[in-house]
Amino acid sequence: MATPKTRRRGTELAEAILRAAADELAEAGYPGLTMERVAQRAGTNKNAIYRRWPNRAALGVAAYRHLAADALEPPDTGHLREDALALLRAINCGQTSPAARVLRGLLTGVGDEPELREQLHQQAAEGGTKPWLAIVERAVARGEARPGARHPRVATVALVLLRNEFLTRGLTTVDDAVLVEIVDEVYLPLLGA
Amino acid sequence: MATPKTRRRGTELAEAILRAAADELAEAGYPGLTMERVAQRAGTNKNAIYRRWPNRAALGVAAYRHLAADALEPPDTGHLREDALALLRAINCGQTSPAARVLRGLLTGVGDEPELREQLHQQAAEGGTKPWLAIVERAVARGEARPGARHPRVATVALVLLRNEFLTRGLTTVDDAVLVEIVDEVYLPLLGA
DNA sequence: TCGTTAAGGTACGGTCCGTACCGTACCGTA
DNA sequence: TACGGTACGGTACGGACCGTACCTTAACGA
Repeated sequence: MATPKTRRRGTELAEAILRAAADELAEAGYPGLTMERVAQRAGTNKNAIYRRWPNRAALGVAAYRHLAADALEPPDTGHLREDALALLRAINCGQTSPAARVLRGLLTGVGDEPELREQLHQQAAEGGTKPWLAIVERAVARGEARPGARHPRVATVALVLLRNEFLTRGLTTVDDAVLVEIVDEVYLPLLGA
Repeated sequence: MATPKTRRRGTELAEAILRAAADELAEAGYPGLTMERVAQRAGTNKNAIYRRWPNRAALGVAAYRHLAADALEPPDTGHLREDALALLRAINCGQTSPAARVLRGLLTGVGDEPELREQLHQQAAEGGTKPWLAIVERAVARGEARPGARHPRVATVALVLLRNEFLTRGLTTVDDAVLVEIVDEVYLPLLGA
């Protein structure tokens, strides 16, 4: 990838840059995302990057979109407790794990640019809430959860607690006992109330 | 403060540096915390800083301790709902507000140094959980909350939800309706279950 | 009084962001 | 096939900042 035979242009080059940036994000996090390294990895130079994104933060957000593109498939075990645990474990152990560190870095890196921040927030919210709403919907249908549990802020409480664990402790993986505690002490009592 | 008459030494100088760093943190956040600016503001130079703290992150954490030193006084209105709302509003509007942005910046800035991270986590946890445990304790005594609500992870759910709002949206102030929603949709149902 | 300690001053290497400039390959069009 | 515009590659640079080195100078203690 370092020295392509033919000179790439337009979309092809843009996607090569994004892929390189996403890889760098996954490896070194946002603080380690260097324009020169991305350019080198993509087999191009900084010019090609700055013609497409105004600064490092914008590139980071765009690359994060590539990194966290795969939405979680909501599990369906027939029990709310198992569904919730499965979702948490997927977020915890799965490939989404490095995304937490990246997200943490980006949240500070974007500074006070509202556009980028909005993109990030949508990315983090949209990709996160949907599967939770799905499992809660089924739980309500089974009579396992009260109808009010379909409120997004209620349905995603477990996700927020786990994310808080990521953000404040700075770990890339949380102990499984914490996940169980979140579900048994908070999530199930809240939804069943 | 820029050019003191007599040359300060030891503790006096150290505290001047910490105060300057805390001020810079409050004004420009962690990304804007520059060693040269801190030195200039404290009326000294970078040498005096690097003799006391090994790097910028360590100085940032130490200064944050100065910034967020004042713990919240738990309110006592006689009703759990009002107590919780008062706490949230104090965190939201009060002087603790810039601390959220600073904390967000520090959480990335400390990188992978476990010592600093532990200090930060203690600072954020200790200062935050105590008042919540206090108001929940009284609510349980009044029969407003179930005994299991005294679990720290349960008692601080509202705080975590608000912090999540700070961290992901990047705002320094959250709309009051969000606070009410957190309390009415999540916190009260959870504690009363 | 004098030596030790810690302060101030300054300069430097290194890294990285963002910009500028210029030569050059690709592409559509005639 | 010739041509001209557009976009890419290479490189160099200014500026900001971190962290370090070295020297001078003031404060303190014996």
